[in-house]
Amino acid sequence: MAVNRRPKGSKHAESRPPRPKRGSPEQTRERLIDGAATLFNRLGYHGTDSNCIAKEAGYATGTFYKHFQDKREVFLAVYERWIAAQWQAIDEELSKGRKPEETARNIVETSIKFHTEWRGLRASLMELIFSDEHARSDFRKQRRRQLDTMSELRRRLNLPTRTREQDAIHLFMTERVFDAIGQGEIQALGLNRGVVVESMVQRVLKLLR
Amino acid sequence: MAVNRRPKGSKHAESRPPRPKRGSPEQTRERLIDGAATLFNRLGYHGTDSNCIAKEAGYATGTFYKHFQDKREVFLAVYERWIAAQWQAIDEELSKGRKPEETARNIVETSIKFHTEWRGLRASLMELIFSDEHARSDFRKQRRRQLDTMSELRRRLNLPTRTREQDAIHLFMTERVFDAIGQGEIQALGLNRGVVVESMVQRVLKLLR
Amino acid sequence: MAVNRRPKGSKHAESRPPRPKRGSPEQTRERLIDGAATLFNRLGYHGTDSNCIAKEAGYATGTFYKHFQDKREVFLAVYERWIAAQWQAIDEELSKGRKPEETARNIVETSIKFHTEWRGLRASLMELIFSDEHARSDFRKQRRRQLDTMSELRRRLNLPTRTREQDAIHLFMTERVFDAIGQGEIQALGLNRGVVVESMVQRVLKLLR
Amino acid sequence: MAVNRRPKGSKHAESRPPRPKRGSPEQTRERLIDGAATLFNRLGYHGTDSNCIAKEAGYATGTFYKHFQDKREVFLAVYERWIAAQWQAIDEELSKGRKPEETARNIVETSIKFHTEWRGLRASLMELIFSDEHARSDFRKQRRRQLDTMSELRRRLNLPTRTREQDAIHLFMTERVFDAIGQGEIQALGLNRGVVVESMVQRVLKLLR
DNA sequence: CATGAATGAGCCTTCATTCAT
DNA sequence: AATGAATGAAGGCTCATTCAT
Repeated sequence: MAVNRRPKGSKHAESRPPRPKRGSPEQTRERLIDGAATLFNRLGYHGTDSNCIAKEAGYATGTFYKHFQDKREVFLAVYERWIAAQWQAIDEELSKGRKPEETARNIVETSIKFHTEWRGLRASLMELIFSDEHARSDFRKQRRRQLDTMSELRRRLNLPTRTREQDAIHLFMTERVFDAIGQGEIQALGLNRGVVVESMVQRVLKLLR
Repeated sequence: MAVNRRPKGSKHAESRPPRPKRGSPEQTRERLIDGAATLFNRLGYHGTDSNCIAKEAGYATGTFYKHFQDKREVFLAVYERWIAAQWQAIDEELSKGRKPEETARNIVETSIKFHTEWRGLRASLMELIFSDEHARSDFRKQRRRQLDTMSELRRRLNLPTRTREQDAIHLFMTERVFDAIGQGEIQALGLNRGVVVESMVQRVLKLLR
Repeated sequence: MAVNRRPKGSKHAESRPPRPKRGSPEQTRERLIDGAATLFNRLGYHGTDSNCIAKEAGYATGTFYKHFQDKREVFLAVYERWIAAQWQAIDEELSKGRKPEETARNIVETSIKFHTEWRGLRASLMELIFSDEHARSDFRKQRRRQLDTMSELRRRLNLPTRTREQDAIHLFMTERVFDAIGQGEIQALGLNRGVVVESMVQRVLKLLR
Repeated sequence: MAVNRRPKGSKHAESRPPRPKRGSPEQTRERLIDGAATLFNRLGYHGTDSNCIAKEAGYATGTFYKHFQDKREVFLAVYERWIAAQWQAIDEELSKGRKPEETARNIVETSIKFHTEWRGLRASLMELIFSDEHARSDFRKQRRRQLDTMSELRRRLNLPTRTREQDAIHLFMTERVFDAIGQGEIQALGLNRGVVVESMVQRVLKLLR
């Protein structure tokens, strides 16, 4: 958005990112995803210029298109990373063997942290799913996996069975409230964040016993 | 400099919309909002071309900008209309004096209908709120009004009190599930829509007694 | 430029201009020229919206085009008015029979006033002459008349003869310096306005004896 | 969303400009300034379409905006170039060590050539200065430099001192007359160009001894 | 004569993507 | 593998002008 008008002929490198240059393709890809995540979360999907993603990651424009077919594709990659990170965090929490109450609280706080740091990604998700068929099918797949993970976790932790519908509803509900917190809606409405969080904790707790 | 202007009044009507010509500004505005709603819901906010909104409504490009400062402004107008329509529908339902169970079911079905027909609007909302300050403050205002309406309705109908936080959570939750249905997510995940709907009915029912 | 977003349906008139409505065509025309002059001088030719000219004069858009074929035409009318006003002022000054020195000073001060109040007109003139053939031929005509007036005045006042070339050069020169003052260039360059003015007075004085 | 992109590299050259393709940014910038100069001088600032500037220079639309923030910015660049070229020409003339009379004549003729070839730039200048703050401050700066240059030149050539005000007046005057010649005003008024030129030569001559 | 809603060509600008180096 | 200059379709918006009332 802000136009860069630096004198172009300066021979000296721009410093900022430590000059990757010819790393392994995987590394480059990761760095590009990092950059994309940063920008999507700051500016949203439509607010992010694909040229800037490369620059943010310390690469040139063209490099981006060597690693991703298009902008949508990085978005998907970023999304996958978010999903993975989030479930890993929850998984870890569950593995700690804390008391259910504490576990629930930690899960909620962790989720809120995720939904706050990834606000831009979250905000852009729904429109992308709506308007892009590829994104849509991709996200559906992730969602299905999410539901699978939930019932699997439950089996592993010996928790009482619930229907896939119940899980889905739980997912949608908590997700939406976490988004509201992450996007600052709760505060903007003058609501008591603690109360809302507590309510979420209770809800998660129900799943844990 | 000299602009060439072909004679516009080709005698044969251009068909499609009945060519308004010199309607009241209010009417034109409404028609533009109609057109915008149609397009936003079909294509999403970013997929909709402001020129096309005018065309969809049966007007020329410039007319659009006589009534709205920019694309965002119509979006807001469309959103306001959606909010109003939805609450009117719910209000009507509540006024019919049906049995709570039936009322709850009707409210849920109505909401789903709204969330289905206005899918594109719903899908674009979050990114707009995220990336546009004006949109954000506008939506916050609407949300506050929504909460006010809820407690007011409760008072009118002599229902037990609930905290603003509880109301907000209820709103977020139901909204998200209705979106999931409206966006086709439930079906795409192979879930049983009836079960989900029933669950929502129960939740609304809790508010009604 | 600034968009007017007042509620359009207000039945009550906008007040500002005392509601002309159905005056004589001449009056309307004059008022439109007034409005145009105001706007051109504030915003320049290209910065002035033809719709706003009508509004400024207290009329509706269409009225403007009933009195002028296009925007250029009002500009020409405004220009004619400026020329007439200026020469009338100078003529008056010359008729007062003051001492040459005083007359010269007054002429210079008057001219500066004109070039200051009509800054926008002056600023737009050259581009219009350059890019519009009609404007060009119109202005040439005025210029010729100006030169005629000069030699005529001289004859009337019994002043020594000068060639048409000398007159033209005088005209161009003084005009440019008055523009520089009117446009604020002299001040912006940190020059002493009094010194510049004095120099102009001397130059005019040479013509007067 | 999916943008259709036809294969661009038709093997047969598009003729007109020699298709730069991957030149140095400086070269591209220069070419764009060239193109802009051509168009501004042919059509004036407002008559020139920024897309056409790129095309004129042999580039695509977007290239223009990689090098200039907007149309105004190229105009400023073109103006800078004009100033530089003109003073260089004058400087050269002064360095030749010809007789003052000859030098004066050459300077005048050179100036006229410049004011003729850059008619459109000259014609657009004043309105831009009037209506655009950036342009204004930019032009003021150039003007100040011009005055500095004048006194510096004088010092170098051991010519008698003159006040900054005198220099400014000289500048405005000659400039205006050269514009009149360049814009064809002198001829259109049926004046004798030679006489006018001679008068200018005398004026310049005064500065040179 | 006056109104003001409507028109629509066209300008300015952006940005996802390509490709020669 | 990386570069970054170049591309050009497309979209947002303006404004001079028309015309039905």
